[in-house]
Amino acid sequence: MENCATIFGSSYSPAPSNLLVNTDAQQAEFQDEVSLVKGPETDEVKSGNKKGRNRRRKLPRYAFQTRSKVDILDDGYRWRKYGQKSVKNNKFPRGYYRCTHRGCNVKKQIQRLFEDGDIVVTTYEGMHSHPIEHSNDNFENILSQMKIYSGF
DNA sequence: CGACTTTGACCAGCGC
DNA sequence: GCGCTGGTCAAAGTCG
Repeated sequence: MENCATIFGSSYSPAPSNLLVNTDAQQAEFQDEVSLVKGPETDEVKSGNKKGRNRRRKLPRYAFQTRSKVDILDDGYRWRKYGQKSVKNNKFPRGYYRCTHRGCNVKKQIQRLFEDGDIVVTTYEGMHSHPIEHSNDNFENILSQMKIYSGF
């Protein structure tokens, strides 16, 4: 196990013992306004009837920093990639993933820090409302703690 | 054959 | 008003 993560989120309290020991990358550039609007599916807001692309979501987002060589962190859920973009501040492309579970609209973004290619920033959006498919000790633990933090 | 990835295009929000 | 940027869709391709 060589994954060390740091949680950034809405109400970030001191971390418990068995979780998150990251010392290398303490400065994340995540100043995201975490709006705690608890909406299970706030995606029915289609202002433009083109293709339903504009889903104004107000879901809370939680950013992890993970020290890992690989981008794809198997946290026990099944993710399907639905997009990839190059962002301006970062020379690495950012990947967009979505949970493939039926009715689960949880999304996540995978992005590397442009300073440290080893550091992967994982931004979760929304909360899973279903059990984990593959039991993975480490990340299951992290996600559990994440739910505690966010109050869900 | 089904599930997933890739990739370009499209769209809305925001700043200038 | 215009252009840039981020986020999403969908068709085609790939893999197990």
